Amino acid sequence: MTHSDSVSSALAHAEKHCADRGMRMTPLRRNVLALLVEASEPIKAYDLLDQMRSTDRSAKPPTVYRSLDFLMEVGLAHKVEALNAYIACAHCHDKGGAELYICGNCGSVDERHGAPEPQNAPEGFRTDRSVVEHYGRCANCS
Amino acid sequence: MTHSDSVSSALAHAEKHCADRGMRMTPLRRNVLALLVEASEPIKAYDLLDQMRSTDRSAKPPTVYRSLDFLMEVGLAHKVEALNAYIACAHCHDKGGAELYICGNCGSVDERHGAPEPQNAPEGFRTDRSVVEHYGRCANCS
DNA sequence: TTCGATTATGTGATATTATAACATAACGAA
DNA sequence: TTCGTTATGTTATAATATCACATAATCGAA
Repeated sequence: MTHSDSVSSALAHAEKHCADRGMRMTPLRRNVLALLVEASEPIKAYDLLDQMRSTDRSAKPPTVYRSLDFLMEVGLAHKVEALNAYIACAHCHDKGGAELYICGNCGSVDERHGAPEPQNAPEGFRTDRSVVEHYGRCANCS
Repeated sequence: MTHSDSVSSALAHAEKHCADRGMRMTPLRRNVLALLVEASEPIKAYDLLDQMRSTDRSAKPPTVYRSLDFLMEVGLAHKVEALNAYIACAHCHDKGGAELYICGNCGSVDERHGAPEPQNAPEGFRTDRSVVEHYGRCANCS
């Protein structure tokens, strides 16, 4: 699969994903998602903004943050909290926190799902959302 | 144990913890740690700064960030990544990522250690540091 | 089809979080 | 004491994110 194929298949998937939920996949949101998919590493909001500005001179911070918020809301993107950066969701699971393995050398992110519930949670704690990010070296960079 | 007892015992512990490592627990760092211990919730850097200013008019952002960096470096504090806030370490373990259970209602944080290695890590990935934060409702707030 | 409600985007300003750069001071070993 | 190192003071600015309000696009109901 070529690079641009993966972009268009991601966009096609997103289209359906949104339609199924009665959400609108607008050109702006498509554009942001495409940039996330093209990026091979987590990308910062203002770097996204710079890229957007090259084709859309009117792009401004709220433009990109709104699109990111939307994409995260519908599960098409994630924020990498400890990097203040964003990635396209690799699995398009609906919910259930992703577990991210982030290589500090090449920047690649391996996204896993379905981690077992933690065994040592406090009694009675009900978890709504988990942030799980592992930083280290991927197999290629070890 | 009264509140101020827990502060002084944390400070006493920190003193030894630093001394053991050849690090210096200065008045500034003691002050920041005391404020973290006193706070019953994760506290933001600029809120810490405001509190510091009430006793030290010369406090400025680098003042607080340097102290926080130091405390995190020696393992006496943690950053809550998804909140951009800081807490005193409740266990004073040397290393090994903490696992945080954060109540979105009352703000309490339950810090656990010794989570098992994840079972679904990518082949060959070597983890240096993990960020694990669970957001939800504690037993009291459910 | 037009109306009105809702959702999305445009735009300027500003809030929040964090670091850079360089000067001064305190400490600690020789 | 003196010198190298570590810590702090200080000014400025970078990086990240949101608010507030105006305009525009969309969609369903009448």
